[in-house]
Amino acid sequence: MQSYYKIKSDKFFSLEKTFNCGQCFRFDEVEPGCFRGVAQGRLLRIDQDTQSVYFYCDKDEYDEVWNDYFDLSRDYGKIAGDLSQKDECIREIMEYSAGIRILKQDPFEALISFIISQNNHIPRIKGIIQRLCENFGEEIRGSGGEYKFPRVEVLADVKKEELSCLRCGFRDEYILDAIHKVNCGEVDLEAIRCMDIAKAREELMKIKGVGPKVAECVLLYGLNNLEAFPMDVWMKRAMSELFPGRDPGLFGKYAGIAQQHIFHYSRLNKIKGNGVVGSGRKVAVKKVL
DNA sequence: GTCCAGGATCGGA
DNA sequence: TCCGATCATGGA
Repeated sequence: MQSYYKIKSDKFFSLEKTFNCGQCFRFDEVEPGCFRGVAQGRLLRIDQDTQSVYFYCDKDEYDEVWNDYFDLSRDYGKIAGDLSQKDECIREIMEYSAGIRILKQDPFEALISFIISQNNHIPRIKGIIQRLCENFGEEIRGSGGEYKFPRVEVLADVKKEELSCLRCGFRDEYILDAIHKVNCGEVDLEAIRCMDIAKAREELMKIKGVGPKVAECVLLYGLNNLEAFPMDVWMKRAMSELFPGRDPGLFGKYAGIAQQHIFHYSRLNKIKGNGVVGSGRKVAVKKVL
């Protein structure tokens, strides 16, 4: 049995919510409370029970890699408290969805993943990314057939025909444009990390197939810009239903964290917008089992 | 068999 | 500037 490094479980770190809120595509629940996936070029198994979270790695790896990947040095309790001051509805949602953390994913991986995500289902997104990794990524030593997400340099000379194995449909040209512009430096992801958010959006949308939604996802999930606020159909419904007349500015510099909690809430509660569920923000946050 | 997906692009009003 | 058709694929 492989050894683990464990930390204390608390309400602001839920593996189930963190992995199943649509921000990442390479972790799967292999049995209840037990997850396995690839990130940061490594294979990780991670389990959680009421007492602890178990990272199946040594303490050095936890300190160097996973503490940062799961953003565990940030005080999500304090952020939830600050957001709760702004509005009663967001207070209830932060409580309901507590446990989500914004993962610090690789920016290039996030870029390609969310290009693939457009007009697509999550199970199929996962399949396409899996095929991308198996066909172009490096195998992780001793993993028994797990592959890293391919680096941009490796993909630089890939031709359109070679992407047919992904079966990603019309997105192949978008992927090729992203590879090209990142590889040649026309779009510099690390430089974008330091830009103000308006300029960062503009830079990302130079890539064909990257519109407002995908750009926002890359900023939030790949560049840890917590002000980014991906606005998809679910979030549009949720905003009109729960925060009528308001915009993401309501949530300030941690809008992205609020967004992820609202998204999780609205999907589990099937918020339809336009009063289909309840009749506006007077409706209390609905609980589901 | 039909619907639709964490959208973006394109062309025509 | 706005709006709808279209894009390729396959899970539900």
